[in-house]
Amino acid sequence: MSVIETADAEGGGSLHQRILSDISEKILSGAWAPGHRIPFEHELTTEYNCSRMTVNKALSQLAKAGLIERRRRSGSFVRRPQSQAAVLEIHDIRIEVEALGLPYRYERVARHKRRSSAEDRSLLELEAIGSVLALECRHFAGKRPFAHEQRLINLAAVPEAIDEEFLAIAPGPWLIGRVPWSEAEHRIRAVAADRHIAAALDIEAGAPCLVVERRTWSAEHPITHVRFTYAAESHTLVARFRPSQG
Amino acid sequence: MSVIETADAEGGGSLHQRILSDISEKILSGAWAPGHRIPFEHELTTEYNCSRMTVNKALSQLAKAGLIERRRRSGSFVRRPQSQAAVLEIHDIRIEVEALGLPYRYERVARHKRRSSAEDRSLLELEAIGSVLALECRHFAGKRPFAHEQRLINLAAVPEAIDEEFLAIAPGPWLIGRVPWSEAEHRIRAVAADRHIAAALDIEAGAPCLVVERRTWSAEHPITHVRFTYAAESHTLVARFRPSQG
DNA sequence: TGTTTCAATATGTATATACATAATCGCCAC
DNA sequence: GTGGCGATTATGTATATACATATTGAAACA
Repeated sequence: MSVIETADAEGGGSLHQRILSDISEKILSGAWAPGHRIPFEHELTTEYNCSRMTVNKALSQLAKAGLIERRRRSGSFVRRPQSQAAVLEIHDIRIEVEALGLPYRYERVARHKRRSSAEDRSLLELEAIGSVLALECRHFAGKRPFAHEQRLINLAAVPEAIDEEFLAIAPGPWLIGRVPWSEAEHRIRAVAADRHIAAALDIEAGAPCLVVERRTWSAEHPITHVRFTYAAESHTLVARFRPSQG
Repeated sequence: MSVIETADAEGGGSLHQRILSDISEKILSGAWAPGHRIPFEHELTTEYNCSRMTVNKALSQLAKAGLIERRRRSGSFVRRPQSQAAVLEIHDIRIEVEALGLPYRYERVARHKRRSSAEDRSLLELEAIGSVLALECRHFAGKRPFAHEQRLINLAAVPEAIDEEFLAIAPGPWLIGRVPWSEAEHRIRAVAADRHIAAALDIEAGAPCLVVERRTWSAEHPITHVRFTYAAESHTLVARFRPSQG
């Protein structure tokens, strides 16, 4: 196979990108099954008429993406797919509502500063007692409540939050960009609406709801814990998986 | 700052790895805020006493990971975190059950081969009418039903599935490794258990359940559609986000 | 026959160099 | 001023080269 014949692959113009997408195409289409030894670097060097560094750049990226495994002296081999990992995109609620073509409205229900309770510290995974800001908000899609938000902000980590009333801006967009965050953990589960949630979302008590909880850290410091509750009909999380992608 | 002083970073031995983790540490700790211009390649070159290629390798990876943005003639800048993307790990159910320390048991409830109905084709996103294998299974954790599985397998893509009874092995593990898959889409939502699901999971009708649906393609061909239903108490999905990681 | 040693091999990392490309700055003419 | 133009600059890509490192296979040896 010559360079010209593979020039229709969608790699981003540069040669190592094309080598990368050529090979990943072969793997993902099944032409090269798991365990198959892909050509040596020096073979690809002659196939693509380029230097070994260029081939190496492509193969190193494939290895980092987990599509192939490289063994010294033996060559590079197609790995079998193992973990069903998917990229879950969790957007700002305003974006999600507007994607539905509905007008978005935000409402702050409550805002309290308090010394962290035992439950607060457990939710934030906070060691020491300190001040937290507790917020309760609602997000509307058209006239209907779309999501209910319960949030704790660690004031030791984000002291400037105390000056914000969160009447006009939701805490999510306020925090993003203002606080660098290095780690987040999401928990997703189904619950039955309790009376408080049912009233806030205008649904029956006991109705199924999707709960997304997110904990965020920045350099080991807990920043915020937020619980979004969606009525069952109103929301579906979508996660896509596409291996490699260079 | 000299090379020696930064040698305590945890980068994987090689120099470009250390440069990469040094810089990402600065960004994630907040020392370099979003918008900050990180040193030019030639500056890092003298700081680490290495060639520009080595620095470039590190910076290119940071750019691909989305931590920095590179602009010709201007330099490289710390990007502000934007999409709250998270890596959602969806494991085999056996693994999840065993992680709970409970004995795992699998049960095939039903298996039918049929010509695809309109609903089947919609679920599989199948164009043409063809044969599908419809499976219904239960996964147990100890004595309690843990998850209910409804699966369609596109027999045009996986003809050998017709020879498998799926009495001893669950369709998930059977498919993995046998069929190369290039793309998957997950949908996660909360529903109320209907009578059928309630009976299968031994819960009350109307109780909240977490539903995870997965559609899988291999090189444009639909492979399978599966719907897992979990009783609300029994399951929480966990997704972690950690930017970069080299 | 079993073990040690050594050379061959493929990948891993780094260098110096070269040229392409895009964006910006400043100069100059108008 | 201001509009265009070329020089400058930082990144983007590729090359040839070099040496390190892990692993395998075969030769040499006990």
